[in-house]
Amino acid sequence: MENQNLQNKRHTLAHLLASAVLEIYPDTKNTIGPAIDDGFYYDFEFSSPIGDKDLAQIENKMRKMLPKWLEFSHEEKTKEGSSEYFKTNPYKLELINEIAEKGEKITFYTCGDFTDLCRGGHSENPSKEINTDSFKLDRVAGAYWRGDEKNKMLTRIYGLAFNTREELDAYINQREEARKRDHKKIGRELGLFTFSELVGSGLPLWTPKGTIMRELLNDYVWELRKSRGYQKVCIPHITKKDLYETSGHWAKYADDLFKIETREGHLYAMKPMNCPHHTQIFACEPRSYRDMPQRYAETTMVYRDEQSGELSGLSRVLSITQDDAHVFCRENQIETESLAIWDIIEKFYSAFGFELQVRFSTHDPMQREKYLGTDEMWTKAENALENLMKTKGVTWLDGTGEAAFYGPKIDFIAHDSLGRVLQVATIQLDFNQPKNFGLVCTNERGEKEQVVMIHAAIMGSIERFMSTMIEHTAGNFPTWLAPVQVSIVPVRENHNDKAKEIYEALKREDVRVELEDDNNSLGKRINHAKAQKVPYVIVLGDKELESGNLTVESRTDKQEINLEDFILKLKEEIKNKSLN
RNA sequence: GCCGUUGUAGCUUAGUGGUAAAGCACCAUAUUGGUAAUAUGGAGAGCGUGAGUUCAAUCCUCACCAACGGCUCCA
Repeated sequence: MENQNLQNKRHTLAHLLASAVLEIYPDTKNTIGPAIDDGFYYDFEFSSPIGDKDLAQIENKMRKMLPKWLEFSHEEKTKEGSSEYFKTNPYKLELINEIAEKGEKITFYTCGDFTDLCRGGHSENPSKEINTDSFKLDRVAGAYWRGDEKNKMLTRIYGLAFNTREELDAYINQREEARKRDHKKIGRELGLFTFSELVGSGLPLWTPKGTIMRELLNDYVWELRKSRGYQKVCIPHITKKDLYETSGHWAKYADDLFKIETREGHLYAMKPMNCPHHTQIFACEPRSYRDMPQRYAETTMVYRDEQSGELSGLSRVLSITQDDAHVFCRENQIETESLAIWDIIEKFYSAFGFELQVRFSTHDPMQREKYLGTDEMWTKAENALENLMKTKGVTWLDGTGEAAFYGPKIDFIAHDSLGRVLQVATIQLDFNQPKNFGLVCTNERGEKEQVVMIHAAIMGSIERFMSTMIEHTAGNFPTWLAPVQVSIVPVRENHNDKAKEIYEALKREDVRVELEDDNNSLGKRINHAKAQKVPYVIVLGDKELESGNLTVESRTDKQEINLEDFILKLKEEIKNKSLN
């Protein structure tokens, strides 16, 4: 109930915001304004644009008005009465009509001098309950009326609101802290990837260090897949448009494809996904039920012409490296194969201490035209996935309308440092593409039997996985993944030879090691290694030469250990993919 | 794509209508240092790009590009 109380305050503040805005800008049309997780917002149509610098004035107005907000009164109105009240506000009129059509009550709430069409849920006495310094207008953003991009774009004002000033400050601080973990910042500091304005936005370029990590991650996924009977395949990055006409992608995503016209005038496209290509490998020879399932894996880049405003660091790019796999199987193999994929996902993410949420992404029956195939297919596929989740005993988030156009999905959700939702791993069940491509196997009775496709990605995309993993670890990668695993810092120049010896010894063991033997001071070189988040720093001086042991500093402790033991320990840690 | 904010050396930032300042990083010299950064010196940007206004623009105007926060989208 405490929480409800806070939600009421936030909702009340949305009203207060609208009231202040209307007072300062009388020709503004106010629309809707709910409470949200960290505060509230309200959407307006302004007669002339406003920006962040106008927020202070509005906020001051709100503070000035608040003491006069003693209590809310409410009143039920007729459709005619309420329409009359909002006759110059088309947004409110639209809402009123809808409420009336549904036969629900139309209620108006008033506090201070401000009356709004509203369902209720406010503070009893705003002036007493809300501290003037427990809220803050945060930023101006655009938002389409009713979330539909065909509608007019309104101006949304976001506010932060908590019970106390302290909680508000704590939240703002925490947000600042989260920004320090931003993968774009850490990626630059650790030298993992870069962007070039000449190459273009959404097209990350991977440095040697970043590339090491990409390959290690991919090797790990492959290791898990290989033991479960997957085979690698390889396809070109372009195709004739015919492939996508057959798969159904052309009809749905033609605008989002990078297209290429040949000198002879034929139309090709960069591949935006791999499934259609993979179907053609499956289809290249007749398949017996004895050969099923066929499991194809390929890590490869796909290219999507996303809208520029959607791009964001590594989490949303134009060139996406998918760790893709397609299992072609019979219906009675769906469960076993899907559970095997789920297994891989659990194993893989446990190497990072990740907790993923499960989302059941189903089709939206209200928008049937967005999806291929028959209702029977969808019911069958969705039931199969639901049973899978029940078998696993997980709770899932509702993802109605989040299905792919060819089938439902189980999506695995991570969050970025600011709490934004990112889909990473996915298991998708597809009856439609096998049908469109006529994919069959010959069954026990000699009949052609349509096969099923399971689409599976473990990281989803290496770019997106890296973004969330970097933010999760703040760049403190586990030893097996760290681009530099050990840094050796000789104390003085006359320790360089011995340092070099150890460096070579570690190199021979395939340890990724660096020697910090430049002309900088000892403190500076150690600092440099630590700033690069190297898991182990070896400091080598007279003390170590005498004792024959190494001083090894990890991120959390310091120990004396001899070289052989250290190598054993490292290898063990790398082999087990230990978290540290 | 739409709304808002931002764009000064590799990075982080200062600054002004009269052609730019600092720290870190880099290079050189000295220093051989036992753990949050040795000292001195040097080089490095014409201020995102283009056009316009002006005697004069990095600072004003417009367009474009890019980044960030939202909205929409995400096979």
